[in-house]
Amino acid sequence: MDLVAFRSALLAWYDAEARDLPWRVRPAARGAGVRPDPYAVWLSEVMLQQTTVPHAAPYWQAFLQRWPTVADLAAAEDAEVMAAWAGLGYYARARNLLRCARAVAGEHGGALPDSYDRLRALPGLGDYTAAAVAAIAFDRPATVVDGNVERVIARVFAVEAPLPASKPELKRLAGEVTDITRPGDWAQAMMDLGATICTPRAPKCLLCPLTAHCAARRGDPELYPRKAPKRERPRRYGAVYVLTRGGETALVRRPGHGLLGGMLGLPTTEWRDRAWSLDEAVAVAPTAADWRQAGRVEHLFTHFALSLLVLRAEGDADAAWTRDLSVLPSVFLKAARVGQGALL
DNA sequence: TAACCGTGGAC
DNA sequence: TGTCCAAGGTT
Repeated sequence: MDLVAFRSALLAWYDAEARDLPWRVRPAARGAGVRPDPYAVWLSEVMLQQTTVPHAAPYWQAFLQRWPTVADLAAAEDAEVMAAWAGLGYYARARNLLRCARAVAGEHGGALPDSYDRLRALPGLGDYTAAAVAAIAFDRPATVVDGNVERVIARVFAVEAPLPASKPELKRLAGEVTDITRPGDWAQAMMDLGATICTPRAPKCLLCPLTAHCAARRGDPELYPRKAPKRERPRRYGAVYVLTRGGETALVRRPGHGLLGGMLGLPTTEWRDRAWSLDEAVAVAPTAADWRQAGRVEHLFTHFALSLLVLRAEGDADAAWTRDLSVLPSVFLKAARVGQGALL
């Protein structure tokens, strides 16, 4: 491996081909001394965890507009932030985002720390995000390894060990090739390459600046990174209750941890491994009413599939009543629409 | 360590 | 319809 040629090839590609992302300071501007807002970088990195750019981008814009600084976010109400996160998924990120903002406001004078170690100690910043913020926001040397980097490195070195056991080896190799003269650009270049050229399927090797250095190209790059087989996804069953009072819908606040923790949701039964009959669901309904079956909703979570029986009734109960269903996680939004007869 | 934790788009 | 997967973190 010719490290000098490898590094200059990737950075030259990035200088020419860097994508225009809303939170990005492009390499030319960065070279001219422009520095990104660390708060904006941190927010983007958290939102992008296991989330695509098109999905995260509008949330990032909305958060920055509504809470322009860490102090603004730290002062926000929990319910407001959770509602603004609704639909983005992995809601522990939003809970940790608030915890982190309040820690920064209270213990760091309102400014994100600029070292990996202190960033890593904050809620919601793991190895990847702490390294990414250190590199991108502060241009600190750091080994930034996300799924893109793992794939690029696994291919360049034709790593035969399967993920996730190979993570330490991939990180070690990523650290060895990292260019520490332009940490922020290097991190983004590796990730951009993985996102646009060295893709999981049908990688565009003919356009890749690293082909001369890539061991996997002697065979089929798509075989890398090798992966351990996954567990199969079980199915669970529940019933949800769409109780309306005029144009309002009854919602409940979910417990502050676990699945959809801290979010508003529809009242629901336990989610078990056996289907619910209509009679069973009526028997445990949150309030006595003329419950009718409105339909069924299928939803896929990461580690199980959910089949929901949707019951609907008009009535009253002790609940949070709202007309704004955009505060709901997607699974409940789907059920609420079925319950209200908007069958689409 | 492995399980848990969302969502929507691509194929 | 099924499968994979995306700038992962926490427990």
